[in-house]
Amino acid sequence: MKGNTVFKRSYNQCLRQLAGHPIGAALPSESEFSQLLDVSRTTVRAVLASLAKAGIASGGVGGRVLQRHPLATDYFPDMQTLSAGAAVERRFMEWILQGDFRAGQLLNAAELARQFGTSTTTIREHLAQFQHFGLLERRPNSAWLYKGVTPDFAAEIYDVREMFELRATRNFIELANDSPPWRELDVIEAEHRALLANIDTEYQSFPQLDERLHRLIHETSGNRFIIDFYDIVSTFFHYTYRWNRSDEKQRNTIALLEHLDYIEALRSRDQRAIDARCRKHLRTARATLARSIAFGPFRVPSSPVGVSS
Amino acid sequence: MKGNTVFKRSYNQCLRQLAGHPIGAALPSESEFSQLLDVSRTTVRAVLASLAKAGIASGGVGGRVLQRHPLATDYFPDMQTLSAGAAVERRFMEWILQGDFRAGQLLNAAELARQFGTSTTTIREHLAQFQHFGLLERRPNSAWLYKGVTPDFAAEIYDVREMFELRATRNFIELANDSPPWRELDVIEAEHRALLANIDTEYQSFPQLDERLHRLIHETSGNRFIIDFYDIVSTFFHYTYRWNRSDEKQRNTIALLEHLDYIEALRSRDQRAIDARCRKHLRTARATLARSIAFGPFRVPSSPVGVSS
DNA sequence: CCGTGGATTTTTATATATAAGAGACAAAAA
DNA sequence: TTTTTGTCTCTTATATATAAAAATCCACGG
Repeated sequence: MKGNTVFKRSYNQCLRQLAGHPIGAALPSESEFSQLLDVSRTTVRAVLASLAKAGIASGGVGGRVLQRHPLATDYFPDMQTLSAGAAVERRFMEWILQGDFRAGQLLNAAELARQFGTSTTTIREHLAQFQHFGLLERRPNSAWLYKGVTPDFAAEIYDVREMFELRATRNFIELANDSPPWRELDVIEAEHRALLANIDTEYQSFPQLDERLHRLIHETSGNRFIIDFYDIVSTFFHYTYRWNRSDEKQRNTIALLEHLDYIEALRSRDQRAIDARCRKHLRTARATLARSIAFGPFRVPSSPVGVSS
Repeated sequence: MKGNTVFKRSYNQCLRQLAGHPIGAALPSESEFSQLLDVSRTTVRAVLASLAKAGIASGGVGGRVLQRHPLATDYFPDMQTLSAGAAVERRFMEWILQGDFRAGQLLNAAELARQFGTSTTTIREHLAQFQHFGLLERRPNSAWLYKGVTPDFAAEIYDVREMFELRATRNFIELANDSPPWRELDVIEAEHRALLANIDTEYQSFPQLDERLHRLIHETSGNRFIIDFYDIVSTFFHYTYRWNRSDEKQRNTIALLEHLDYIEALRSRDQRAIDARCRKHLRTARATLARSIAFGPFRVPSSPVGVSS
């Protein structure tokens, strides 16, 4: 009744660790594993027991030893390592992005539970998350209203994002050049330049860099509301990135250059320049999103599911 | 297994309606009641049946009639009209404000469920709300971290609030003088003046006026994130208002005057003046809160409950 | 004493169960 | 027809049940 996803995730993680050990090497103690995998010792013991049963590690007391290297088939499928709740969130976001729901549509928890193959408890608990995203509105004792990823949504999220990011830069430039955030900025800038040098082949790794830069800035605000909001932005973009991949290389190159300008402005500590560069970059990003929303991100609904309006 | 709080709330609401009818008057139809009370006809029917059983309305077909006026004892206690979830939220907030938790403390859902006398399902689902408030942090597969109503919390919430409110005023002053928000502002201003005239006896009704003014401004932003955030601010202040009632009359008078200045600035549509007045008012409010947090809002914990760190 | 591993107790995540409430349909009344 | 009410079905809110994971406790070997 609880799904053993923690076990499976830990097991896989453990296999990855072990792949690097030589056969016959002594394994870490249970508590060391527990720290390493960031799970309880209870789970570690379950993993080690399984490992022994699979003949990967010798079981028993006094000296656990690696017996053979893990094979690809030893791993659990990644799908099974997501908790029921996380799976609901992911599937829901995917349905949204595939256009399975229409703006204004009423969704009912019972039907979603059936369609997602989980219990209503899980649905209820995790759908609440999307309320916070501004994508759902709860009607007490009734269905949920899906508000849609509309141009309005994009405008509202970007308005707040811009306010927050500009505010965060004010804190950022107060910090000393050798403070951790500035160090991290150095690293990020270097990676930008490295990526730019290989943009033809590597352009797909831009989103991670984008996430790191903006998160760094938001986080130095030290304001939990700003940071929480960036989590929303980040998740949302993680999913929407796939919508429109036309001109991907070109768009990423432009964004990369805008980032470098933005970083340069930060270094200058000239608030006016920072505002200008930041705004410019966000305007570009906003336009890209708006374009995605305006035409094709949503496929024609394969079948109007989860409906009840 | 579901608590009939909707029924009880509707029943009470219905009694209040009926109090104004003359004996023998014909009652509205089921569907009319349904619209009036904003509940399903199913609930209305349950209420009407109860009403008949209590001898307040005649039952049966063709012409339901008021038979006697409801007495105070006919009403359900207000306490029972809160859904389990709403009750959890309220009680939790009260515990926080009474200092039953310490910042940094770990709360576990099982124990809270026992202490609040509800199921863990309800606790889990509604505690998530306070994550959004920035008061709790969820540790997957583990307890919740209570982050505390600290000076930091106050600073962060006010920073965002100021940003949002200033932004909202920019939309506000774009609207025509005869648009609904400005009409509402006229009404609110009039009520401010009325309150000011009777401040000696009526000062306790200031918080409602405060809520109306600020909500009006936030709502005209048309940005769901700004409006949602104001819900947080509003709930938080609703509870914290009770912390420190010293100088209440004086503080409310000052705030009232600040509001009038702020409204005047809005009418001038001079952004500079608006910013100044708004900031000034928020600074006062922030200082009041900071003072409450700094000393005694938290009583010495009567007993360290819900602990598990 | 320390860390290590075994066993036991609690707590969490999630499914299932069920009463209250919403909504749909049909018959009766107007 | 249009409205009102009776009946039935489906959904939501919430409690309970239970497997998985965490936390705690304990004994043992250094």
